[in-house]
Order: sequence, then C-alpha cells, then structure tokens
Amino acid sequence: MLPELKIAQLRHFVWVAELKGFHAAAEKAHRTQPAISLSIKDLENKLGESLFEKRNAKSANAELTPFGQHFLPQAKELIAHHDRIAQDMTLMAEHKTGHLRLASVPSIASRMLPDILSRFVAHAPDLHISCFDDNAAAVLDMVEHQQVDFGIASLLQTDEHANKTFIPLWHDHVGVVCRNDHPLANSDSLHWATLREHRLISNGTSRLLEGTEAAPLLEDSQFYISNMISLVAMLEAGLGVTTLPWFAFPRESSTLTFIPLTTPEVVRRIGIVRLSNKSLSPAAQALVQFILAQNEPG
Amino acid sequence: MLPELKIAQLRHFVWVAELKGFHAAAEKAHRTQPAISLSIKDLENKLGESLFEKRNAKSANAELTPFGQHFLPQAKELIAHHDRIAQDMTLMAEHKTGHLRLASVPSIASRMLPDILSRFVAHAPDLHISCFDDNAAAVLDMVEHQQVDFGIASLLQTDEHANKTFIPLWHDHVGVVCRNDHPLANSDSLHWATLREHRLISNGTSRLLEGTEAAPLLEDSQFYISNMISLVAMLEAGLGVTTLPWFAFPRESSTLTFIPLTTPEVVRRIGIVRLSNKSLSPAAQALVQFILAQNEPG
DNA sequence: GGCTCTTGATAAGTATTGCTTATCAGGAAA
DNA sequence: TTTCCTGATAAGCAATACTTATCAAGAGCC
Repeated sequence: MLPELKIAQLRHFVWVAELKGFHAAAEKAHRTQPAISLSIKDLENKLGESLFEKRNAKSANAELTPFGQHFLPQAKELIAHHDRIAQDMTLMAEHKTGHLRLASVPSIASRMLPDILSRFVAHAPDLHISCFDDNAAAVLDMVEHQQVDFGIASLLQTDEHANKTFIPLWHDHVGVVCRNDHPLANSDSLHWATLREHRLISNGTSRLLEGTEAAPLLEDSQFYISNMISLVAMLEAGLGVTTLPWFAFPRESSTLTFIPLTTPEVVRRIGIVRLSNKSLSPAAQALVQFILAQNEPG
Repeated sequence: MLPELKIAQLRHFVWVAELKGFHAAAEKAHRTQPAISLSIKDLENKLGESLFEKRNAKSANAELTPFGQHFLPQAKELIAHHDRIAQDMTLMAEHKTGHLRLASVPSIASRMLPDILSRFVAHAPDLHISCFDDNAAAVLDMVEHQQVDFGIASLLQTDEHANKTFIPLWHDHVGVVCRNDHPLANSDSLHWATLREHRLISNGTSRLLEGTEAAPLLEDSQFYISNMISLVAMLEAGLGVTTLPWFAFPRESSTLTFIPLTTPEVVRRIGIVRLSNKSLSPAAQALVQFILAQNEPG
C-alpha cells in the first residue's frame, strides 16, 4: 500500500536538490549520472508526482517542483533520523556507548577492578558503568536474576549453577593472617594442624575450608566476624588469627602478616560468571574480553 | 561508512521480535521464512551484533539480545517516521492535503468559485485553500511572482505574457448596464453609437473596449468609478449607464438591467493563467483539472 | 547561422541483491 | 524413538541497481 522509500534514494534526491544538478549529485554518491536519473525517476513514480521541473526542456539547473520543495525538508529529516540511529547502533555495537552493570566480590572489586575499569573506559568515554560489590552468593544471585550483565565471583556448589558459565581468571590461595609479632608471623608456610594451637577467628571466607581436611578448624573457632573492618581491628588488637584468601588480605595494613597455608592448599577460583543462554550486551562483551586479555599475559 | 538500514529490513526485525518467531514474521511480511532469516542476518552483519539469542540451540521462541532490546524501539520509531512521511507525500500527491493558493478576478471569484470550490473540497477535507480576488492585472502579477499557484483572469496584451500559459474557460460578453426605467432598458441589443446619446460611466472593465470600434466611448466618458459597490450605487441612482462584462453584472440587483452590446461584440476571454515553466502543486493541478472538467460538459 | 559544451534522458548489458524451493539440524512433546 | 516444531543453509532464479555508450536539446561562443 504505502511506498517503500529507500534511504539511498532519498539521499540522491536531497543531493540533486541541494547541489542543483544530477551530475554533481552522482559524484557525491559515487555513482554515475544515469544511476541518479533512474533513482529519482523511481522515487517520483513511487510518490506519484514529479520532484523536479521538466528536465528535457531547458538546460537550467535542476529545479524543484512545489511538491519537491515540500518533500525536501521531510526527506532530510528522515535521513538524519536514520543516520542518528545507525550511528547510535554502531557505537553501541563497538561498545563505545551504552550502560554496563556488573557485580563483584569485594576483594576483586577493590583490588583489581579500579585499575581494569579505569583503563577500559579510557577508550569508551560515553559508556556508563555500574558496579555492585557483595559476597559471592549475592553476586551469583544478581547474575541469576539478570540484575547485572555479568558477575565476578567464585562458583560455590557448582551443581546448582548449571545455567551459568564460569570463566576462571584468578587463583586465590587461602592463607593465615596474624599480627607481625605473633609466634606464627615468621613462618614461610603453615600446616592446618598448627593453627589448632591458636585462637582462630572465622569470617565470611572461612567456608572455603569446608570440605577440606582443615574443616575441623571451623568448629574450633570461637569468634565469627563477618565485617572486614571489624575483623582487621580484632587481628590488629592481637585477639587471634584468621584465614583469608590472598586477594582479601588488607595489604595496606603494616601490622598484619599473611602466611600461605600449604596443607591443605585451599584455592578460591575467582572468575566471570554469566548466564549461559543469554548474550552479553556489546559493552559487557567488550569488558569481558578486556579482562581476559589483561589476565592472559599476566 | 555508516550502514544503510533498509526500512523493509527493520520491519522484518520488528515483526520477528514482536511476533516472537521467524515463521510468524514471514507470514506477516508475505515472504517465506528463509527470506526473513537472511534479512535479519544481513541486518545483524550491518550492525555488527546479534539481535536475537542463538537460535540453533533451543527451540524456544525467538528472544532478543540486550542489544536487540535496545534497538527495537529505535527501529519502530524510524519505521513510524518513514510511514508518516510516505503517507503524507502520498496524500499530497493525491491532493488530499496541502495548501493551495489562487487569485481570481472578482466576477469569477464571486460568481463561479464558491460553487466550484465547495464541490472540490468535498473530497479533500484536509486541503487548505487561499483565494485572492483582484483585477486582472493584479492577478497576472501574482501569478508572475509566484504568490499564487495559478490565476483566473483574462490575458491582456498577450505579447507580454510569453512565459504564461492561458487556458480559456469562459467567454464573457460585454453589455450595457442601466436602470430598469432607463430609455435603453427595453432594448434587446445595442449598437455602440446609441450610447453616445447617454451619460456613460466608465469602470475598471472599460478598457476591454480599447482597440474596438467602440473605443471613442471611453473618451466621451465623464465619470470613472473603479469600485464596484460605488458603481452600482451610481447606476441605481440613475446617474448614467456603464458597460460591464456579463459575469460582472450584479444579478442580485432588481433595479438594473443588462443589455448585450452587439456592435461591436466585445468578448472577454477568462481562463486559467499559470507560469509555463513551473509545475503546479498536486492540489493545484487537481483543482485545474476539476475546473476544466466542470466546464467541458457545460 | 553553425559549433561546442553543457545539461539530463535513454538503451542495453551486467552485477548485485532479494527471494524462492528444497533440505537440514536441533530441541520438545508424544 | 518418532514426530513436530523451531530456524539455518544451499542452490537457483528473478527483480533491482548500476554500468557504459549514446542521444537530444538548450546556452554560450565565434
């Protein structure tokens, strides 16, 4: 019913009108002059009216009919609209624009992401990023409910997350943290049994020991501190020792020491978690690629 | 540089997204399913991103990627914009809409146009019409300067209007107008010489006698009244007689009589005047055709 | 006047695009 | 498993867009 106006065709029309000539328009369109003639003719047929004055009669420059004059601004508007969208989509596909949401466990969020993100946004100034940090379970939950494009966490109970894809990135070894003047502080490595002799403060990451031979330690533990700030304060006060993954160890503290736990060697595998059956937005996809590229050489 | 998004292609995309399936979209587009597949694939290539989730994997209904979700409303907007313009142009080409300006000599404007225009606009309710009435010279001037789409007038000094096209429509005979009780009032026809015995009031239409054998009458004339209302008042007061074309004769006056002038027979040819080298707008073109059609049978 | 340069239109052939039919692969439901 | 959906893919055909070559007609020039 309605004619289908092709963008290229409209562009030809506008060029002929504005450059006042078929030859000039042809050059601009990187086409030959007959192509433009035919294109305009086809457009006129579709609309059912001439756009330019009879052109076989006089050699004066191509001139619009009243109808053509009315059509010109409309055509220009539609072309502009098209170009705006095409540009927008291209930018978005090249992840130069858009909105990206991710969730991460705090250790990575504070230790790795600031550097990664600042370098990533350097070549995408119009990209908006929202980053949520929370514990691994909450991160997985946000991924599950599509509140974020992807998450950075370790995968707990892998069987429950069949619908998620996990890309391991960092191996985070669990160690023991104590005050510099603690008897254990000068050890190079530790056996879990050694810890039984010291007061152990457990924390949110302690469940990493579950299922390892060091599990009995958890039951020995008298204190449980979920908050990291409080935990550090306890340790600095010499209340006891705790286990932490290396990434979660507060390096900025000058009074605490990290000693690797070698028996058992408990490793938290942190990586990118996303839904298997959902595509990432171009921006998210780009960030994942970026993170992977960062980690490959290192 | 920028990809050229074809309207048909966007339409396919929107249909697949909204009908949640390639088959359904194909049916709506009156195409086969592979055609839609290829169309979408091409669009995805142009944009550089997938619009739908991987479709070979699961048979669930076609589902948009985040990118596709962002693109959908934009595509719909662009399609709507296109359709609006296409519709607008089609209506305008069919002269259902637009703005039409014409100028006419007062006799036709008051005698013929009210009926013609009211019937013409009956099938074009959204058409705006502006009508200017003035004397023939002014009408020709407005045509000349493209202040109107076309004019209705008689062509004076044809040599000066080589750039105009004249389509004769009405033959308007000049006659003598006097009061019912005037000595001439009962004549069936008149010879110009008879008028010399009466007081003649000349008017704007009197120059029609120029170049005829009745020309000496103009010099005899003591009064010149340009305004029609005043002229009628003078005549009704019995001040004298005048010459007028039949169309300019005020039929509604019950006290005045029109007597045809037979020697010489002066005829004013009234018709449509337009610039030869300019196209008419669709609406103007339609009105001209309409007027011509009205006059052909009559 | 005739010559040349411009304008855009036109014809015929080719290249590209879009569409078709026929077929295939994979998941869901029987 | 078999069947019935989904959409993807291949090969061939048809419509469209573009090319080169040529033409007609007005303007400027001698």
